[in-house]
Amino acid sequence: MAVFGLIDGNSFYCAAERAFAPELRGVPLVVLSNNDGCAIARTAEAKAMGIKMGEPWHLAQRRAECKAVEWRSSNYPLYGDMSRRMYEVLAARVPQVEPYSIDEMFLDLTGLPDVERLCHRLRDEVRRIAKIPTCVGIGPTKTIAKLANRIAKDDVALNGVCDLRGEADRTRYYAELSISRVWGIGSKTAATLQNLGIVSIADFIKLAPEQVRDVLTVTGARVQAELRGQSCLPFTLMPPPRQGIAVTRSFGQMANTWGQLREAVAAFATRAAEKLRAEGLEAGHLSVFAHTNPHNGDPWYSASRAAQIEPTSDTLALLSETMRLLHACWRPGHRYFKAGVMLANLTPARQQGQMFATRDTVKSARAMAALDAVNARFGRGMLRPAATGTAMAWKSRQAQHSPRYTTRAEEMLVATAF
DNA sequence: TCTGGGGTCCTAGGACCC
DNA sequence: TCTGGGGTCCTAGGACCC
Repeated sequence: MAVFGLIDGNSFYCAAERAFAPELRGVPLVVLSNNDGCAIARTAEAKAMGIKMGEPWHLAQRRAECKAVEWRSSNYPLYGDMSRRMYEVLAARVPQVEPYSIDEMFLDLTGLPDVERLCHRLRDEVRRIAKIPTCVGIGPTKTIAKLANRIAKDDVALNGVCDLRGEADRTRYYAELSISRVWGIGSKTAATLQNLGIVSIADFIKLAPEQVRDVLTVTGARVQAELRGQSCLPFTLMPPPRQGIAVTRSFGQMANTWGQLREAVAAFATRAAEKLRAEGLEAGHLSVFAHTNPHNGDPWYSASRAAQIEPTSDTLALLSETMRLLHACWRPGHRYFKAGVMLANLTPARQQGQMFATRDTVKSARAMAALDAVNARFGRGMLRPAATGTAMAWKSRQAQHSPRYTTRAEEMLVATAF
């Protein structure tokens, strides 16, 4: 029988901030989304003060009890690096680790002796070496391991590890727990099920599989099979190649003019092209969108345009197509609040020197390699297309950004954690 | 004037996840 | 004054073809 583990960092972004800032330990702390907009990670102390996931920070801050809460702007290079450290601790100790998200990894524990004790040990070592507190769920399927992980987070008496390999344990929890706690069941699906009188996990697994398929399609049927202990989501060593690259932002200041919107979206296209090249890919489909603020009472306007393109990773080629599409979206008189560029139909980049490579594609590859080399050496954005401008009024607000302790030598002031 | 069924490809949109 | 930024998968429906 397969045995899956799921290890998940507790308040991961907050833990990463705390790893290098001892003064943040034991105090309520939140990490905010890109524009310092919403709380996206909260420590236990902050949760106890009633701060909700995704809550607009400017609203929370009005409450008297939240005045004392420490907060940080999000620092993704730091979190990515902490995630890598967590992975390395695990990969050295179990045969197979499958990263699922920045703070979660599935472990293949099949055939290993004394799994529960092993998981306690892994948890201790991730905390000691990578400075990340975690919880671990164990089960015969990924969905059950995810559920066990949630139970371990909620019940401190379990000491961070919950083992749901035993059918009797599952039966007990299934009767108590709402179906909405299950991975893959969101609010809409939970509401649909509630209308059918299905509330607990126990109710759900009793349904006939054909009925589940009718109501919730194949994805719902898969969730049910997994909860019944039948594994449908295998352990994957190589993550499937990614299908799309998106660079989207809400703006620090509204874009009112064509020039402002153009500069922002040009910068997004430039960044998207960099990501594409960093992964050795080319894009055959490009889409662009822009819209106004749905929250502030402005008239709602939203437009998008998409096009198939000759596969490329050339910044200038992507930029000119992006500008053409953006211009078709543009209507004067609106205050644009958010925009983005999305690349799809990703394929491995064709090698230069290939049979059909034209002089132009060779020239483009050389120019892009030089561009990337300069930016790697002197910092992102050192060399960039003129269309991205110099004003950068669209840039997000990030008022309390912690230093990039682990990835920028000049910002590595005092690394207390390692 | 009567009048088909089945396949593919593409896109938009919904739902979910972290 | 201030409300995230990525991703995935699935389905329905239209266009087109034979």
